[in-house]
Amino acid sequence: MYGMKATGIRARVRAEMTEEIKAIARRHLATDGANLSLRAVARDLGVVSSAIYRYFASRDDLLTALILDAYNSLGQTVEDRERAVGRDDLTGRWMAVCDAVRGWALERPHEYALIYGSPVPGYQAPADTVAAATRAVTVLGTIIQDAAVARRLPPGPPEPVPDAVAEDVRRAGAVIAPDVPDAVTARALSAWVTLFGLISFEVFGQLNNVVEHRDEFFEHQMRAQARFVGI
Amino acid sequence: MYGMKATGIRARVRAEMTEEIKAIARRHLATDGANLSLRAVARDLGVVSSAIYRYFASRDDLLTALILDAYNSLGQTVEDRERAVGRDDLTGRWMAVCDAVRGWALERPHEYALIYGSPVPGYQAPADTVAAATRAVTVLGTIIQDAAVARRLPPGPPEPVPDAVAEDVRRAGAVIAPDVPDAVTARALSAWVTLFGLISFEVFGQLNNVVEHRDEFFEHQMRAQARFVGI
DNA sequence: ATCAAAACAAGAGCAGTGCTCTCTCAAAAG
DNA sequence: CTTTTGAGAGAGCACTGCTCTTGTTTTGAT
Repeated sequence: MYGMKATGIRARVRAEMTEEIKAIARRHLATDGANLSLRAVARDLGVVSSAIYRYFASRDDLLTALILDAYNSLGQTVEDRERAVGRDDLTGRWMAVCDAVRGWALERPHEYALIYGSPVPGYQAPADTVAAATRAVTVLGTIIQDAAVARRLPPGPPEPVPDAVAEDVRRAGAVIAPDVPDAVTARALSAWVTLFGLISFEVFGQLNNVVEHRDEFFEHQMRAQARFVGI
Repeated sequence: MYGMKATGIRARVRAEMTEEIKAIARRHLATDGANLSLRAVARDLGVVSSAIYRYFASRDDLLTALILDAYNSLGQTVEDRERAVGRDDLTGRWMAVCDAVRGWALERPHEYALIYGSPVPGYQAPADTVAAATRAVTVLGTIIQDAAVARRLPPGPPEPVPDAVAEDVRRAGAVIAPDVPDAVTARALSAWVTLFGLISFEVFGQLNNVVEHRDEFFEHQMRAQARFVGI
């Protein structure tokens, strides 16, 4: 049928409008912080405030969309940066992941705060966000899985992991890292926590007047984590 | 002089009023989250909103006072709980610190978010907060210092620490842990970051649907950190 | 081509917010 | 006893998220 479009023109301008609102909201987020004003966004867009509600049911809905985008942006960045490293360079791959996360966070501290800072009061993460949130940590999972199948994890009897912990750890690694010993998976999760703990400390100002050489400190600590995990 | 008081009665009721405002604000924080309403606090106090400004110059000032109190409350709790453990039980002391921080955070997640979550937009930490914020980590410093003077840190040549990192690490440990090798201090800082990273993940919901056995997971990871540091 | 339905934006309005200013009154200080 | 000081009340300003109504435009089927 002539003129038949997979997505009507109306749907397309709607998508563009939605994207523009999010872009302006992100800019406001970068300058004004977390207390995002819908009315200010509407003003910047040259539209009356109530018009925004055609695209987002509430301010929290807008924030949720930004959160989803942020998770995907971070995940994409991490995936890309890690893919650029030779598959055999396990430590290099881990360091690339660390660097990617930190770089992403330092470039957009407010978006980082949106996803890894205090959650907004009444906010409950919808199902789609958990998939997006998983992308980054999945990359770490493939690294330790690759290390396991290549038999490059340190030998020796693994330290014991309590049953309750082993259960959680196995579920976490079941799909992406099934050949990794529980103790190593547990350590990898610990390294993951340390990565985000350190970045949060840096972004949220907890390192002020304590650590001056941020780059070197971060690299040293994350390299130590690589050794701790065994990659 | 008869009736002379060290602090006038007027100053005392003012202090009581200030404390009551903070108490109500804390209650509101616990229920409504971070967007604290001055007017709501005033209503609960049975007073008109402008009256609050006799005690706090702005909403941010109130929040700053709550932040200071939170740091001191956490510091006090950690100090008390760690003091209750035998001096020779280094691992026990570390675990007591971890448990104290986590327990404190889980009991008042919003106050935790106030000091370790995303900072409020225009907020700059005043000098008094840094002193209060130091109390908790100082306890960890004394633990590794005690380990060092008792020669209970693992022997062997310490791993090399880059100069830039060593500079930061030495400054951090200069006063409280001067006898600890740089590599160990660096690892202790890493453990500290991991402690707060894990608690933040738990309080902020990042562990949902991932870790079910929270207590066991936390204990296992923190015990691993103790071994990592060497205590 | 016509026409009803749907989508859209505008505007007014409501309840709430942080904060300022003025006014009044009671209590402390001299 | 007078004067100064501090505290609370109240009105008001500019702002917020959100709702509802009112015209206007676009769409899709007749």
